[in-house]
Amino acid sequence: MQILVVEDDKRISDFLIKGLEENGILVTLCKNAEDVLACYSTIQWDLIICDIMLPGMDGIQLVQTLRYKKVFVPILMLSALGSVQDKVTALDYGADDYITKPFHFDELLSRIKALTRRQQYQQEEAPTSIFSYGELTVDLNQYRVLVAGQEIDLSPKEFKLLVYLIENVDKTVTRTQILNAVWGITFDNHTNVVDVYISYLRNKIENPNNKYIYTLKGVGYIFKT
Amino acid sequence: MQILVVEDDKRISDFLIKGLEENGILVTLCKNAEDVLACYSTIQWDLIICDIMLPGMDGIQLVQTLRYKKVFVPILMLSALGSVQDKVTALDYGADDYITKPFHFDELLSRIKALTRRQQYQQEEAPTSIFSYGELTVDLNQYRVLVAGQEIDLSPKEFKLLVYLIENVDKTVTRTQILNAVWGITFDNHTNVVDVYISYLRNKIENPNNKYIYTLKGVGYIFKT
DNA sequence: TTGAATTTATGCAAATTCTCGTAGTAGAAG
DNA sequence: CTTCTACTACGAGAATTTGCATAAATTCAA
Repeated sequence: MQILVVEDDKRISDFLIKGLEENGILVTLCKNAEDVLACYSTIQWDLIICDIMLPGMDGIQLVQTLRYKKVFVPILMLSALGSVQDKVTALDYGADDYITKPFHFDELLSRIKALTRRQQYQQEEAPTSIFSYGELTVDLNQYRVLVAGQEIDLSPKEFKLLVYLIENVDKTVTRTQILNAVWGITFDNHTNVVDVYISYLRNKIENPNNKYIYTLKGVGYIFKT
Repeated sequence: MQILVVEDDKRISDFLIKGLEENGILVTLCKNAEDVLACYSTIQWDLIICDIMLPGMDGIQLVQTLRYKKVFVPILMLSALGSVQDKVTALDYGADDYITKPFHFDELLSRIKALTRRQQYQQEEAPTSIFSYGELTVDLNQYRVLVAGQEIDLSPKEFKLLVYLIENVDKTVTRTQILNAVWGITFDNHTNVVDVYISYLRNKIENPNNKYIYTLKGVGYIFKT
């Protein structure tokens, strides 16, 4: 496992590097956001641990920039600020988790585990990056969707939802599972975003002769082949 | 697995209950510490998930009291506050773990797994997801039921009831057991829903030559092979 | 600002759940 | 065998929930 640590405070980075390496993790260190942007394309990390307070471009801006550049590695934010607002902002901008300093190293490890588990799972489950069924073709790497040979435009959320359904072909997935997997952190289960996005997807990829997504009333949805 | 959730915020408790139940966990809800103390001796839980902020007695006091009363069930604290002090206090007073809101549901599940590892926690992908007997075939993953090769529609409750009966093939189950497992109702003997749903099921899956569900007068029902 | 993406709100039709009431049944007691 | 009683079956319909389309509101990047 290879992790990038973005941290300018030497005391903290030393602490992190020592702890992580003792757990068999390879660590790269960048002291500011600019360094990360200069080299992000050369190395494939499994996880990025990033302080929010950085000299120059701050951590949240960095996350935003990386996501914009289609870097989807899990990112764990690190901050001395414990306010919920920061947490929410960071998560909104594309971070996957958040931990406040100081913290138990055990907790950090368990969060790292949690964040990289899905990744590994996906790698095991989806060795092929192209999924095809009926008139539908989805290129998971290139972010492209073809319907009957015609390329169609999906918004990021629509794409993520489709990918999740495809990862669970022929298995029922509940709205809660979809919310967890596609929307991430939330306590709001009085929302119908899932329904709405299922509807968007259906409009874009289905037609009367080619249906993929079936509703199981009172349960959830299933992508059937 | 049976978990007690102590949480006064309905949105959060709804979210927790839904997510946990979808992972095959039985959930009891208490809205305050006092309710827990009133009934902790009657039910044996495998884990307690407890919010710190509660009306009246708070979560930390509750943990302290339970430990004083020699209740050693693992306790996972839940809080919006990210301060280290709270975390340390909670752990000092006898909690086993701590998670701050909001969180990834995956992380909660993995912590639950960690805390209950001693007990058997069999939530690994059910290897046999298809049950078949006589003309009846039930696919638990795809939520499909076939009778003599013909797919039939079951409502969620009907399906859940059927699954419960199948899980207890050749074993008598009482109405109370069914109520607990399928409806989650604990104290209500003034309803005949079970009878009604047994009737629905029989109409949908049985015919004069293929009977599966037998009534044991004064006792309950049994799915016989 | 605009326009696209996302989220929230709302209304309706259809499905589901559940209560009630009545009819029926099995088995014990006479 | 008949009667009685506790138990069971199930139709009818009310109450609730659900799925989904539509539209409005909000967010966010350019």
